[in-house]
Amino acid sequence: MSAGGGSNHNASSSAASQLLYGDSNAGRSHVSSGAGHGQLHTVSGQSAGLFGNQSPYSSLWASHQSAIAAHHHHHSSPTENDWNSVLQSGIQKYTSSQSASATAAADMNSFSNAASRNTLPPYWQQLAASTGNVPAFPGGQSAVSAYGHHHPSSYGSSSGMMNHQSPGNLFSPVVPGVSNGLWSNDFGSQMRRCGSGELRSSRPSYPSDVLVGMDALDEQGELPTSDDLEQFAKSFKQRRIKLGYTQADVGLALGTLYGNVFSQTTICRFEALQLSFKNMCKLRPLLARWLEEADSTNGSPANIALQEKLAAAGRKRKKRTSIEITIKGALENYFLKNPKPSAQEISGLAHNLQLEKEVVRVWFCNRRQKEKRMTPPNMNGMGEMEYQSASHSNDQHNSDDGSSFSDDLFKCESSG
DNA sequence: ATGCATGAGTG
DNA sequence: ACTCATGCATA
Repeated sequence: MSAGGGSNHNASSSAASQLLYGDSNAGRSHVSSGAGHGQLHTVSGQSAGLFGNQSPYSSLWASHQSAIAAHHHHHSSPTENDWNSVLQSGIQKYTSSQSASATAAADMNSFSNAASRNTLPPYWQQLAASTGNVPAFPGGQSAVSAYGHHHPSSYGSSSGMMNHQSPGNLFSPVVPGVSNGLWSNDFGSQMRRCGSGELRSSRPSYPSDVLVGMDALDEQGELPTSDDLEQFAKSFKQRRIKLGYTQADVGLALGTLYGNVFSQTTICRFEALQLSFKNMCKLRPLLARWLEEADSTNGSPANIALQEKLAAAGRKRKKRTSIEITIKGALENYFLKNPKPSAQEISGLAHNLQLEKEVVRVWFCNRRQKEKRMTPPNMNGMGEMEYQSASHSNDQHNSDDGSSFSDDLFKCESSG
């Protein structure tokens, strides 16, 4: 690291944002089960129009759609599991067995005519079209020096860690204690990891030796196609498991290899293609390299350097708010009509839903982000998917009783 | 596996 | 105040 600069910035401000919280939400939020999810809603017309591209993705969407439908049918008291089960099964089918794609496809056929499916990855296409280049990966630059604890040479395998399910995350000093206004767990003691900033700002003509070293991969100037990524992710996961590594292991290994540690979450999302196209592109080379290393180093076990948690400033992370399913439904409905509510609208919504404004704001941010993700595609090839209805205006298919309560929310009194 | 969250970068 | 990459915490 030295060639190509390395903008290293520090994260150490935002006390302001913390003030926004205070405490609240303590009372009403309780842990609910499952995970509400729903990638309903098609891509907005404009963006879809830019790339009249067909996308191989859709099966999951169908699942989502059905989930939504189910939701509307018995909105009386839909548990998150109701939603999730449908979605989950869809994902499960996809991730666990290819052959199941047929089933998934079948599932979706019942909805395909609903015409709300659309070409999914407009963002991808957009990126591909505009960038036309693979974003350079940050290599082990700034991040490395930040916590120079790794030995690039001994990234090692984990013969001893074979076949163990990671009991959670390998680095997380969780302390579910405090809760009176202050957030618990120390989240400042995390080791330095790569952040979006490094990806964006560091534009070092990437070390050719690394890329060149990647035999099977030669996307020097080519942007991998979604199929490439999909295929890679698939085989990656397979080989990873074969080698006996957990997602968390890989995350750590990447740290020893490049100095950038990744969490189990990220690896998981990569394998499930739940990252943005750009992000997938950035990670692929790293994972490809790791795989290579893992394969070759297989026989000679070294040992994964255990990253130490640096002591740290007692930065606290806000306790995760658990939004009730009904509330979530309301947000979801609102999102369909307006995915980008103004501050005023957010305030109104927050008020009506009795949520903190910040929580609502974040929810929308996350919801939007989710929409841009690469949804696990279905191994097309089945046939159809020749449609691309980018229609859908501001109104959607929820005409049944399901939106009774949420309707009130739409008239949120703008009071800021 | 994923919901809610943080923070850098950007406008 | 938003986007994007990323992850803790939890289902």
